[in-house]
Amino acid sequence: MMTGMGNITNCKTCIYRSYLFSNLQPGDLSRVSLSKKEKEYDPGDIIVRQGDKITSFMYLKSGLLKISRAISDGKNQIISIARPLDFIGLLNVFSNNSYQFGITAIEHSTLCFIDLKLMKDIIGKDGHFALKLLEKMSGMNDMIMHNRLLIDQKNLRGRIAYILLFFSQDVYKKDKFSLPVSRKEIAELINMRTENVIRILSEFRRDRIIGIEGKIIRILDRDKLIRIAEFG
Amino acid sequence: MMTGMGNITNCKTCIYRSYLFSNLQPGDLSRVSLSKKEKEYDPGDIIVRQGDKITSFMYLKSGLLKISRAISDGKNQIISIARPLDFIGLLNVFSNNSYQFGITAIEHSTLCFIDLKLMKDIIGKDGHFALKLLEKMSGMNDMIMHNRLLIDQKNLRGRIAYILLFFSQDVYKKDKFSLPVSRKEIAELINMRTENVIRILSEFRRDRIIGIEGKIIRILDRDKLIRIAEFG
DNA sequence: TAACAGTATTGATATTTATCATACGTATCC
DNA sequence: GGATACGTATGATAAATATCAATACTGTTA
Repeated sequence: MMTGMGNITNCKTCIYRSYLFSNLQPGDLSRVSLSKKEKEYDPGDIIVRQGDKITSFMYLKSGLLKISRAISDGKNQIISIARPLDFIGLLNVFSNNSYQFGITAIEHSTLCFIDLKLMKDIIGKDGHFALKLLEKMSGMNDMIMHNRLLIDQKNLRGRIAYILLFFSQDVYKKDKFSLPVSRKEIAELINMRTENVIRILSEFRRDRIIGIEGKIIRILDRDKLIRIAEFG
Repeated sequence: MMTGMGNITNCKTCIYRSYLFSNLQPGDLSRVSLSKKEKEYDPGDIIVRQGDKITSFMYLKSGLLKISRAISDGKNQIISIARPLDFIGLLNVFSNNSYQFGITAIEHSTLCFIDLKLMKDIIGKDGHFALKLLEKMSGMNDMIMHNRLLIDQKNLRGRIAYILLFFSQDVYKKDKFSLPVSRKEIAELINMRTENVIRILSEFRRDRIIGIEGKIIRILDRDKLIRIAEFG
C-alpha cells in the first residue's frame, strides 16, 4: 500500500528537479513547491485507474511504473514503462479530462503531484516554460512511438532481446538485474503470448546468452543479444 | 510535381482556418498570414524527406498525406495518414531539429507553411495559444498511438477491415471510394505483407463484403466489416 | 495445515502469417 | 516495338506464432 505522503522536499533544492523547471520564475517555483504533493508507492500499487479524472501533473522522482490500458475481456496492453524523471501522463493531460490508461507501480516509487490548474496557469504566463513543455512532450511521444514501431518490426526473439536490453541498459545499467515485471506483463508489453516469452527466455538460457534464476536475469552475451534484437 | 505556390489566401478569412488560430491576437494572425507560404502537391510528390531540417510548421488544408519512415534495406513503415486540418509534423517539430520521418502526398494536397521561429515567438508570448497547441499535439498523439495499439491487437483480416473502414468512414465518408494507396502501402501501414493484403481483399470480395475494381473499393456489407474489424 | 489462485514451465498441436514461385496487366523508357 | 520495372493476383509451402493441456512452484488465505 501507499507508504508515505506529504510535502517534505523543497522543489528549489530537489535533487530530482527536472530540467523543465530549471528556468521557472522564482515565484512560480515557490507556488509549485508549496502546492505539490509527494507520494510513495509500493510495487503493485495502483496510481491511477483508467477513466480517473485528471487533476494533476505527475512527475516520477524515483522508481518504475507501468502504463497500460484495458482491452477486451480482462486483457491488458502495456503502453510503456516510465522511468525516473519522466512526466507521467503527459501524453493525456492536455487532451483528455480523464486518463485513457492506468498507471501502476512496478517498483517502490516516489511521485510528485502538481496541481493541473497551477500548471496551466504557469503555461499561460510563461511562454518559455510552455515551449519547454512542448519539447518534453514531443520528445516523450517520439520515444514511445519509436519503440513501438521498432517492436512491430521484430520477430519474437528480437522483441525479447530488445526488452532485456532495455532493462539492462536503459533502466538498471547492469548486467544482472531483477525483472520488475512478470512474464505475462512482458508479453503484454511487447505484444506476444506469455508461453512464448517463457519459451524464448528458456531458449536464450540454453544458448548461454542469459542466465535466469526466477526474476533474476544476467546478461551473459550482450553482443549476441544486440544482434538478435537488431534482427533474428 | 509541385503545381503551385504563393500566398494567396488571407488567414483571417481562410475557410480552412484551424480552431487553433481562433483566438490569436489580431497582430499575430496578421504576421502568420503575411509570412505563411501555401503550396500544392500532386500524388507522389515528396513534401519532406526523412532527415530534412525542420524550418516550418505545416498545416494540411486539403488532400491526404502519408507519414512514413525508412527501415532496413529499402523497406518502409507508414506511421499514419494525415487528413485535412491536421498539423503535420507536430509530432517532431519541437523535439528534433530534423524530421524523423518523410512526408509524401497521396492525393492532390494544399499545405500551409508557417515559419517555425514565428510560431515559437507566438507561443512564447501567448500562453493561451501555447496551451491550445499542447492540447492539439496531445490529441494527435493520442489518436496515432491509439490506432497503432489497436492494430497491434488485430489479426490480418481485422486489420484490413479496420483500414477499409478508416478510408470509408473517416476519410471519404462514402461507401465507394478510390484507394489512395497501393496494396504495398497498405501493408506498410498495418504491418503485414503485400501478398496478404491482396489475398484478404480478394477474400472479402469473394464473400461479398466489398467490391473491388482496381483501386475502386465499394463497401457492400458494412456491418460485417465492422464485426471483422472488431474481432475475427 | 490445507486449499487456493496466480505464475512459471514444457510439450504437442493447430492456426496464422510469411516466403517463394509464377503469371499477367500496365505504364515507362529508350 | 521490345525491354524493363512495378503493381496485382493466386497457389504451394515453410516458418512463426498461438493455443491447448498438463505439471510444478509460489505465496496467500482460511
